[in-house]
Amino acid sequence: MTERTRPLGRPRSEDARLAVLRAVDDMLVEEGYAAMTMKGIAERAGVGRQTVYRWWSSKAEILLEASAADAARELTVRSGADAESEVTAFLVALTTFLTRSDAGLAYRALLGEAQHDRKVAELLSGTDVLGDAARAVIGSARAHGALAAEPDTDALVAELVGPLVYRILAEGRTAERTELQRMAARFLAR
Amino acid sequence: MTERTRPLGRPRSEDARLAVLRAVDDMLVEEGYAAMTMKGIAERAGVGRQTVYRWWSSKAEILLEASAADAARELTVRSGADAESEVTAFLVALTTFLTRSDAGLAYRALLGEAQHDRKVAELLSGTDVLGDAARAVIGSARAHGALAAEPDTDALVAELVGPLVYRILAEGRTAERTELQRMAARFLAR
Amino acid sequence: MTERTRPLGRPRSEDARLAVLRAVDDMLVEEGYAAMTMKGIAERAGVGRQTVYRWWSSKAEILLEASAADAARELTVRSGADAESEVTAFLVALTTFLTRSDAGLAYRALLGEAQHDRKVAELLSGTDVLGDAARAVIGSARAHGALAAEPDTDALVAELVGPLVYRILAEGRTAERTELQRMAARFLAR
Amino acid sequence: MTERTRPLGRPRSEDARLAVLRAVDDMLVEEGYAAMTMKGIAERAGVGRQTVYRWWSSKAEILLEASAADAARELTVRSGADAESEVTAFLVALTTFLTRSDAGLAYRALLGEAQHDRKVAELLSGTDVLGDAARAVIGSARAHGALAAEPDTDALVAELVGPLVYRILAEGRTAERTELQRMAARFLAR
DNA sequence: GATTAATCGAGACGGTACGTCGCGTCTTAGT
DNA sequence: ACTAAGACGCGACGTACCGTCTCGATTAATC
Repeated sequence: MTERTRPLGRPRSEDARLAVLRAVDDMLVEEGYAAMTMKGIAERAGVGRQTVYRWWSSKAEILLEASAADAARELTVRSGADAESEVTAFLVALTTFLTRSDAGLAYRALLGEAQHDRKVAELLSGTDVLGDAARAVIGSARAHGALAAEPDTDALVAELVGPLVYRILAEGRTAERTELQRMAARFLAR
Repeated sequence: MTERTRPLGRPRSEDARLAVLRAVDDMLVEEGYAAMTMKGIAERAGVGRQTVYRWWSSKAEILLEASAADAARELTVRSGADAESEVTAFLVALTTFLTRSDAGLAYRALLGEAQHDRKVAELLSGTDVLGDAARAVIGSARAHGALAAEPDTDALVAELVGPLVYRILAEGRTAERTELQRMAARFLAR
Repeated sequence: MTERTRPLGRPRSEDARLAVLRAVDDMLVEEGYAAMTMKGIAERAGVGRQTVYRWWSSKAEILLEASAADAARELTVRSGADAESEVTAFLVALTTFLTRSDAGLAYRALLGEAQHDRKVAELLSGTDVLGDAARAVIGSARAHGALAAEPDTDALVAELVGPLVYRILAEGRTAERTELQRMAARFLAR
Repeated sequence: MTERTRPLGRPRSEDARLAVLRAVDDMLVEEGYAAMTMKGIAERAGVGRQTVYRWWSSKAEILLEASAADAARELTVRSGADAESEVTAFLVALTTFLTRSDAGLAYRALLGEAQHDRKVAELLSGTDVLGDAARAVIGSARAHGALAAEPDTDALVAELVGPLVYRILAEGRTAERTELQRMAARFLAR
């Protein structure tokens, strides 16, 4: 009988876990990533600091857990009539995500932190929300008969997502719907 | 007599300024952006802390001044025989810059910080090293007769630079020369 | 049948009790009173923390229980030929107790804690190891015909014990045997 | 020219020093030694924590500095008509000091802490308020022609001070004036 | 034999002080 | 007016211990 026995001692409090995730979510929007501190999170969540440190090693880790599911959901696009409308819908969703969504704010903060913190970079390398969403759209486009010429999906992901991400994250600009439509058309025209 | 008279008192010490810039350069490589502190910079430079605060308001500002010139130089590409070789050379330079250069490390740190720090974002919006370099290459390509179909230079910049930047910064990968060549070819094939 | 019935439920574990007392004894010597913590005691004794808190309310209480018997034993003096040799023997025992014995170390720690902790002061007021031992010696001296002039035993206790205790606890000095002999002689010369 | 030059940098703030000493004085009386924390002291004094740690290494050290002068003053006895009245006055002062004075409260806390903290013990060994005061009284008694028989001043100090200190600190009792008079008489009767 | 009740070890819980570090400001003397 | 030095008030860091709480498991007495 390999019955998995419950670990000894008082079990982890689900209440505390949710309170922390919720606090991080709220604080990111209200105060921003830089102003968020482990101490502040614990106090806001009504939780001991040790409890936070026991289960997460950094605010980045909490933020990732708090926003990953939302991010994936917000980047999922309903299947459409044709490849171009689907790709356009994805680019619209991506723009909204990066410029208006709370989860997108978290993603930007984490991606930013990853540029000068090895730990965060490794943490992020475990998940690839943008890439996963992009791959889904590319797969759907292929099912519609598009993109037959290019077999390298990774390259396609970068070409689909890269220009828009660069525009928003590095140039600080955004994009109109018509621009996104043109971008989608160009992407499929290969 | 509108000659602007020199301000009173002891003039700013060029020695101190250079010592600070040098210290920031070295510390970024040796210790990383996060471990770099204003206090540490001052001590390393053998300079009073007030002197640092008097001339720069944050480590991001110092870092920008310390690395901007290097960045521009490293991203400048010699004119080549044809558009494709020039674009390829630029992508190679960009890859080296982002993955191996000290100035590139500074750029990544600053771009990262800009994602969760409004001040840094504004600071960076004043300069656009990647964009400027890309525009130069695009102009040269046009002089070679390429890219006639697309008049929107900003869109071209994002399409040239975005995929590679995304690949390196968000996916943490790099790119081989052959891959960069294909990327250049695809970019010009419109 | 007024036989007091055993309380319901699992009875107190004698093993646990002894393990805690033993742990406190050892830790006092090895790490000192200040470094001793309730958490540490429980771990050292291999006992749950709740078990410790269930039976004792502070480390002072445990320490008192762990050392009281030893202290009384160490301060008991064999009856001797005359009053002076008995008193001297007591002063020697007291010196050894305060400067070398583990139980004496516990006594000093408790007496010290009592100076700034009301609870510990009350705890200690219940027992008077030094006083009891001194009273026994004084009684014996009286039986030998000494100290007839002074009927106030409490005053005698303080005069017998006080100077030596002060010397050791407040001045941090100790006392040679010849000094103790002189002290005993002076004490009896009244 | 051995002109002693002032140390570099901003000089120590006398305001901060006094605020800390004052805070410790007040807190000892209001909250007690055990409840006093370095954090609390800093906050009460309106001073940064680092500033406290910069100049004192423990609350015991601050307390000593804050109370030493008061203690010495309170234990100083005006010269009287004869030795007995002087010694009695000293014992009264000592009783008041140990049972009612703020400085005495500090002395008891420090002496207590010294029993289980080596650092505090060493700290206290540098000063000997009780001993110094006792020595002064004994000197004065000798000037009055008393105590000629006993040349060992240290022993006299212990015999003068020890019984009363023991009575108050270890037995938690106090002493009436008549009792102190008898004690003084006995002390001088040798 | 099953139930009940109090114990046991283990360990997570909300708190809070620890001593350190960096922040950005200030106050010196010296250039 | 500038410089280096360094103390200032402030507050977050990650750790340790506080005393309490919730687990499953154990151990007697009672039903």
